[in-house]
Order: sequence, then C-alpha cells, then structure tokens
Amino acid sequence: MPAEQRRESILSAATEVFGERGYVGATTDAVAKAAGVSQPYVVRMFGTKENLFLEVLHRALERLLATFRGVIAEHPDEVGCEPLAGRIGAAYADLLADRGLLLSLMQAFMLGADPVVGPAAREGFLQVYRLLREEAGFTPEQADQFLSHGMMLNTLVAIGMAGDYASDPRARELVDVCLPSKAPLVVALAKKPA
Amino acid sequence: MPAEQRRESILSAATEVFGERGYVGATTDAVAKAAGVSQPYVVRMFGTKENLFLEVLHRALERLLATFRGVIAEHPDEVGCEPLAGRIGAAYADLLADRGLLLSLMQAFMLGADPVVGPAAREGFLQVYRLLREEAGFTPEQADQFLSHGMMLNTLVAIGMAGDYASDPRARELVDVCLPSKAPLVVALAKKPA
DNA sequence: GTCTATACGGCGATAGAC
DNA sequence: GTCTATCGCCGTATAGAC
Repeated sequence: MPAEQRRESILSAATEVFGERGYVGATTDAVAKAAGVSQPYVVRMFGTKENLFLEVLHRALERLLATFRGVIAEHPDEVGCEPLAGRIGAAYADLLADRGLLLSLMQAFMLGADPVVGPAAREGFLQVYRLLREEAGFTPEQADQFLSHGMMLNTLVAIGMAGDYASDPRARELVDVCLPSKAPLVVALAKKPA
Repeated sequence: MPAEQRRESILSAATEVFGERGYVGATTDAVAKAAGVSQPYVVRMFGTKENLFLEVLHRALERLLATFRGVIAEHPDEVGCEPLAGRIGAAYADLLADRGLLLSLMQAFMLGADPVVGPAAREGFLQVYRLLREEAGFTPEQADQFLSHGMMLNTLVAIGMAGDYASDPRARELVDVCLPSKAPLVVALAKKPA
C-alpha cells in the first residue's frame, strides 16, 4: 500500500482511538491494531505519539472548519441571520457520525495544561470562534450559545449517555432535549459493538 | 496526623491533580507529592488509583449537589422561576474557585468508555440533571441551557483560555461573553504558578 | 514499506521496617 | 501511621532484517 494511503488509514484509526481513550490513555499499539499495522510502524511514520495526536487534532479542525465554510458558501445570503446558525448546528451534529472526530477535539481541549498540545488546542478553539464571528456573522452571544451547546453535545457523547441509559426516563429526556435531530444521532451516541 | 485528616488532604490534592492531568495522566506519585506524603501511602490508603479517583468524583459531586441545594433552600419561593437559575449559575461559577473540583468532574465525563468510571460518571451527571428538574423546578429546556453553559465553562477552564491568551482580542471577547462574573473567575481560569 | 525483537523508562502496587 | 526499597508490567521508541 502506498505510504500516503497508509497514512490516511492510520490517522483515521488514531482519531477513533484518541477520541475514545483520550491522549494519554490511547496507546500507539491500539492505533496500530485498529489500522492493521505494527506498533513500531505507527511510531516510525509519525515520529512520536505526540506528533500523531497533533496531526489528528489538526485534521479534525480542518474538517470542522471546512464543513462550516461549506454551509456558509451555500447560503451566503444568510450570513448574520438566525437560519444560518441552525444550518451550522445541524452540520456540527452530522460530524458526530464520524466517530472520534469531535471526541478527539474535545480530548484536546482537556489538555490545556500540556505544554505542547495546550497551545495547539487553544489556537484551534479560537479558529472556530473567529470563523463564527467573522465569517458566519454570529454575534458574541450567538457564538457563546452555539459553542455551549456544542460542548454539551461533545460531553454527552463522551460520557456515553445513550444505549442502556436510554431506559432511564430522565436520561432519555436529557438526550432528547439536547439533541437537535434525534434519529441519526442515537446511532452515533451508542457505543460501537467492538 | 490522624488518618481522617490525612485522608482529606490527599483527596484534596488528588482532586487538583486529576483535574489538571486527567485520570490516566495523573500519577499517584504526583498526588502524593502534592499532599506531602509518600506514593505507597496513597495507594495503601485508597487501595488503587481507580478507587481514589472514584472517591474524588463522588466527593466533587456531593459538593456540587450540596451547593445547589443550599441555594434552593435559601430561596424556596423561587423554585421554577428564572432568578433561581441565575443564582444556581452563579453558585456553579463560584465552585471554580476550588481548582480541580469541576475539572475532575469534567475529566470523569470524558471517561464514558471506562467500564468502571463510565457508569459512575453517567450516574453523577444524571443526579445533577434530576436535581435541576425535580428540585430546582427547571424545565427541560432550562436544564439544557444551564448544563450547556456549564460544559462550556468547564471546557474554557480546562483548555486554559486565559492568562496570555487574554491578549488576543477574540480570546478576550470569548471569555468575557461566556463568563458571568468576570473578576473572580479570571483568577480561577489563569494557570496557577506551580 | 513493513515487520520482529528489544531496550528503556515510568508507574502502580507490594513487602516489610520503624 | 508512614516510610524505603523494590517488583513487574506496560508502553514508547529504537535497531535492524526482509
């Protein structure tokens, strides 16, 4: 397999593993197994585990920003208006289908104390905020609202508030209220069989 | 020192360390050093690192719930009304002064995939939600709103979006909008010197 | 381009003295 | 009640073959 393609598959696997177990909890071996290669090969290709995580973070951010820009480009007349906020929110929720993407971002956000990952995470968070303010035309209050519900979504997914817990009436109510479009997301929220 | 008091100081130290580094990233040795005891003593007293974290999680939740109940008890006439939501929100923000408390909670929320911590975290999150709904009289939408901004606050603190980053205009704007009462919180948000 | 073998360090946990 | 010493595992990273 060509290196470029192998690289992609490892990054994809790493995104899932980092999202599930966190930066520290994830092992290069787990990433390797998920990608179907040997552990030393993962390290060889990315230098260090830290470097691999930074790549995952960078790509997740690029994907997120590109998705938002796509929505804005499709509805340039709505910049600064309410409907656009709803569209971008829906786009965000759709990204949950990519198991690991938003979770990896969230894991990075929790690493603010890390001397290397911390600055990258802060810069990434700011990039999103700037896009909302400067490209989507959100007011500061709209951006706060949007990001807050994004963090809530991330947290609900990370904590695994679905699956069996949906049997609890309050848990069901909580998930129902917090999730915009329920149907596709229940799938994303439920733990994968593996 | 009596065992009970020693226990308290270790739990307090552990709350800070777990909040800063996460469950996996924190070491029993770092907790021991922060508490001024030897590493084996920490393990001896709590059995395992996992057990220690569960204790930290439990105590943080108790503290959070007790704080909310205190506010409700002081204003029983406001149950189900808007002003109470503001009071509870302010109480939540005040808890940030206790460095580590809300961060440890957030770290636990990110461990949904863990077979032991995961269920405890979900149950804790639900306890908070039930309190808001059943004791504070929040509507589901109010609870969503409250929890969302709580998760946002946690995230901003965890990512360390303060200190030097306050020089960035957008970062300052973001923090200013998301934080209810700014003055006391800037202290909590800024990284401690150690 | 990918693997096997392995060195090396760190961390949780145990043993046992005082 | 608290420590020192230490074991053993696991995970990152390196060396080197194919």
